[in-house]
Amino acid sequence: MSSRYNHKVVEKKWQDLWSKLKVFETIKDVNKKKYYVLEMFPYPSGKIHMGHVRNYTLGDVVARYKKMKGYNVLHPMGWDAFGLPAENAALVEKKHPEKWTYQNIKTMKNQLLRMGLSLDWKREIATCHPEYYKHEQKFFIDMFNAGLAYKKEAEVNWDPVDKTVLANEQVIDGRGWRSGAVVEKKKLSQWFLKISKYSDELLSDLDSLKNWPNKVKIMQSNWIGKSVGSEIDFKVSGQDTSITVFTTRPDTIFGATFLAISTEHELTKKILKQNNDLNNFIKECEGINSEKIKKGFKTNMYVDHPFINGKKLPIFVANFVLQEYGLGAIFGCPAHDQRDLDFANEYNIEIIPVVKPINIDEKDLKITNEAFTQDGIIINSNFLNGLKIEEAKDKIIKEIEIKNIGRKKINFKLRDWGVSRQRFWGCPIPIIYREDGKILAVEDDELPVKLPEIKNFTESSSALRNISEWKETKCKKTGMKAYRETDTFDTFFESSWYYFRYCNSRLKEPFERSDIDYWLPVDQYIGGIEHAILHLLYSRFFTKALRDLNYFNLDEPFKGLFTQGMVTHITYKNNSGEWVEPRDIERVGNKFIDKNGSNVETGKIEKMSKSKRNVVDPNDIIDSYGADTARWFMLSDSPPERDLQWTDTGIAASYKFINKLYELVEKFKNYETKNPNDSRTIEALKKIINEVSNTIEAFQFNKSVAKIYEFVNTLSDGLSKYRLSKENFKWSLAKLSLILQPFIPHISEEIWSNVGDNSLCINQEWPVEEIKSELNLKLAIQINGKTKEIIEIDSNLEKDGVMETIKRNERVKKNLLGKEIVREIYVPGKIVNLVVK
RNA sequence: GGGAGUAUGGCGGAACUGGUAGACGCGCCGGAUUCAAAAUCCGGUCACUUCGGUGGUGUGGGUUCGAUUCCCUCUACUCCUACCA
Repeated sequence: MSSRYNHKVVEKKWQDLWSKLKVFETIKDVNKKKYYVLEMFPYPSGKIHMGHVRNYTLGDVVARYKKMKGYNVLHPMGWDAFGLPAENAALVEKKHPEKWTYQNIKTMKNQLLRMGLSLDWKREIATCHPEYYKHEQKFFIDMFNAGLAYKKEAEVNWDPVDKTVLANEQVIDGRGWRSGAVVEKKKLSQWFLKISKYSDELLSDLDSLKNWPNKVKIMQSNWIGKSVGSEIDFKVSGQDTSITVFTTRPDTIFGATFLAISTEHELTKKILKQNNDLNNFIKECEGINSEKIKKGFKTNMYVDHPFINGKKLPIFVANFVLQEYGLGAIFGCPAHDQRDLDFANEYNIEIIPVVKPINIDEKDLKITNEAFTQDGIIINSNFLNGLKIEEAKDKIIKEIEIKNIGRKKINFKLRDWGVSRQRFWGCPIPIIYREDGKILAVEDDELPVKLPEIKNFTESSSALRNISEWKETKCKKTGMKAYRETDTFDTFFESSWYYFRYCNSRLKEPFERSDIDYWLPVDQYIGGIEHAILHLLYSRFFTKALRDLNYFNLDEPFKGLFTQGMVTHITYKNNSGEWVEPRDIERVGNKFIDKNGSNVETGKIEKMSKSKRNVVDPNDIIDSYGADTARWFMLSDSPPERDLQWTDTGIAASYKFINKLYELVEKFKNYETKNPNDSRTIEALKKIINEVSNTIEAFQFNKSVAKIYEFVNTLSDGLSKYRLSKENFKWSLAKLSLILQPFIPHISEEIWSNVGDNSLCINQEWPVEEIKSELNLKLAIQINGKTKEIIEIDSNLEKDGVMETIKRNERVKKNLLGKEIVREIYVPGKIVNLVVK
């Protein structure tokens, strides 16, 4: 594609000028209203991908728009720089992971600079820098002292090949994501943060997040998983002990016919000591999917039913009872729980219905293979009979509490956050273990605990536990020998507070309270939906924890959240079933061929990924078409929250548009038409300008793009059909450059420099146009709800006048021929509907 | 199993609180320009039609003067989550 517009020169020119004039460097100004725009910071993996381009383009539109609207905009960027890929790369290159990381940061920063983003680079951070992570070590110590961080044995996902713990999300179908080895469960002593303390607050505060997508709030709410029920103690028959269960259906207590405990329950452990059969049973269970096959081991123990004298329930050890949820013990009511029913049928356990559907007679109620779990009326339940489920729950809980055999109880699915990772490239956990067995926080003045310098990075140096000179230390106070904690933090630790650090990223302290008061919360946070739970929940927790540690007074970090869709691309497969990269594809008629000339089949449209080989490199696009073209395409067509399909024709269209804008400026330079006014065009343009504002406010940038096309089309028509005056042409171009500024800022400045003053376009005020009320209104005329005619009428006409005008219209007359008007509906400015018979 | 969402031309998608369905872009068709092509520019483009109209927003129904929009039914697809007692 040829063009006269040299994007390379023009884009570089404006980027340099913005930088030279420090246009995007922000200073706190309490007299100015602030706006904090933040996009999720990238992991420095090597180069940016289209997902980044989309994410940062969206954020840049908001940042530039808000700046022009007069806000003091904070729009920072940084690097989520700790993580496993750096270690893997370091092993290959035998260099410190730091080298690889900083190299990538350099490359990616250059790429971001070429996109022309309105970022304040003065605030840039890299989380692997000791001046960054020392603060989170301090936070951790504060949490430790406040009882918010603690250590306990926990089961982890252990990759036997990579010899490391994996996070849950790194285990795919039971195998390590990198090694492919079957992941083992292993008990390790781990550090935890007490996020569960905030379960209730994390849940209820979701309501206050009005500018969050509902979807994300529902996901978090499900994850937190609050359920209201009760605990009930069952006395073990003939013994002094009892087993406590958690249930959300205490109303079905009279239908209880067995009790089941998990394979890891304390009682199970006790029985295990004497019973080898149970041991065999547990081993047997390991290979079984308990969701499909329910297995149980009948112990010779029973519990007494708390409300039926003399009734005893057998105790089973069952594979479907989870130790992690509730108390690892349940009472089984087969009639009203599918799992219990499946289990009961397998082991011939009695089934007693205690809830009946409202419109079915008790006699006709049969439960065989399907449990009844809906609303109904209680039966077979002594003093609960005749009550509705909710009433029965209240009553039975009262009884339980009176008898002192249980209590109302709220349970959460949310578990405490395990933050220990057996990795090198992470933030060291600032703890020492003294030889006398004491676990101590590292003293403040010894922070940061830095990672060791390693010249030759090998497998053995890739874990801190192997580096004895680093590991061995002394307790400063007592002089006793000690060794350091060799685990590092989960990298979600760094991303849980980076948005605070941006307030003043070079400060000696983590931040200044007055800065937090001014800048936070983030007004608009933008990122992928994949962080809906983990990152966003951890950040919310961190904010609340730091608040309680008196760092500031803030409940929620992100006031507005926007989750963008993915960038997708069609996939191609050759005859051998291998994926083929788009750049190796050629189109011949309706068919596609690869480099070797063989046919290629098109497959599904999928998220751009290396494995599917359907990736388009932003670098190539910016080289050939420029940043404005890439940005414009990212914003066109698809609503930001939906997936965006990458197409070559789409990028070509964007390129065409950028060139058209340039040609418009060239045209202006030589434009000499002297015909004066065409108010019709100018009025139309003013209307469009306001519509662009509305669509930006609503985060519907695809519509902004459509409106801008309309602007240019209207302007072109104004020039060719109505011979717009040069002054009006100039006015139009100036306005155009303003509304283009958030989207494609380089060409916007270029236009402005030809028609505006000497200042920068980005420093102008966003245009707000006054619309003249139109003299003539378009009115649609419907007969029986079907539009027959559109006419223009004087906007001052009253209903009667309007009706008269309409009835004089030829088409309307024709349609009314031989009919009788039954009703006349008039919606001013919109329609007239004549109902006829 | 549970939860959330989506469905409009050949394609991506518009249509404000119910009021002109298909804006805008792509693609396609025709024309101009060109030795020719690319690029560019202009015009057309939901379907059927006897050129009067008629039908049309996944399916079937309902509310209404009027439904892409609200309510119910069904279907298809996407995403999340998963023994949570």
